Amino acid sequence: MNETVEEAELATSLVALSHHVLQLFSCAGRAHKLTQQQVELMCAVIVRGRVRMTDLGKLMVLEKSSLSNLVDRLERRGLAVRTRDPDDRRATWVELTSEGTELAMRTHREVTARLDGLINRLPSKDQRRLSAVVRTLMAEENP
Amino acid sequence: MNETVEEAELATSLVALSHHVLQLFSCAGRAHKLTQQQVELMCAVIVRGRVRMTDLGKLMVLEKSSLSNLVDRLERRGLAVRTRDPDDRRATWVELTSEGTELAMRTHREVTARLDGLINRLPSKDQRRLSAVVRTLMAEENP
DNA sequence: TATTGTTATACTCTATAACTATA
DNA sequence: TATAGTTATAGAGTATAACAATA
Repeated sequence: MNETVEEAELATSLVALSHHVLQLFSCAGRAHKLTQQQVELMCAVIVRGRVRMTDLGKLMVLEKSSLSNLVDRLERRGLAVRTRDPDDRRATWVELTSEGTELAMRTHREVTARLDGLINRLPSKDQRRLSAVVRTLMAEENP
Repeated sequence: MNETVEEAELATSLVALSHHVLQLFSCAGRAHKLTQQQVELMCAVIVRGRVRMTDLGKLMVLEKSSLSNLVDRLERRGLAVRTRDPDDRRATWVELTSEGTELAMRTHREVTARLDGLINRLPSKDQRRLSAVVRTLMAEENP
């Protein structure tokens, strides 16, 4: 009974935290006229160097057409480019232009800075615990 | 140095967890042809009974026009209604119709069930710890 | 004048279905 | 035939600016 109440409370605050975390991407992008989705895509690409459309779609849980549109808009703004894979000519790699890379790095830094600001409210012992707990929660999610 | 690596890893997995949590709203809605935003709005309203537009906008971090559109679509589907506040005739309350309430309760149950499924991967000791930690992270966010 | 909401407008985001090109 | 992407279409989500009504 008391268990249930705690469970519900944890659920509620987890949702609030999730919103807060993803809101950071919106905020970081706003100054550069980037949407949350654009920031997320660019961050996803920059930490990987280049990504294939299919993999990026799975990563971001998007239909291929949705992703295609997203990449279109970034390409039109000169922030990303597509290149054909010479070994499998069906496949397309997405990477950032130098302008896109610079913008992505700045935005990525802003996001992680705010995220670290959040994380650093916790003593490092709790940080390690949280890290382990979150890993447990996400384990076997993508088997 | 090692601290930084752990911090970055925690940041990354927090973002992944956030996506996963909010994705639950999408999934729960899909079966009922509801979008993530619609599910979130309905859940926000149902746990409060009725909410004023302004408050709902702050809650969901949305411009008033965006919220107005969102409510429009739910109203058009017969899931929500607006009522004028007789004491302050500028203000509008949003509440769910009986059909909306039923759908919201079902969807809310689905979301919380999946969320509980996630949470229950943790021993209850860790659940209590996580609960405390998340509260710390979110404290003083809305002072 | 300030607050509450809606409307008009212009994008962005998203999915489904149909398509092209390659394997 | 199956896979990787794009295009066409339609609708949903969002913000800015201008507006109406009320306080």
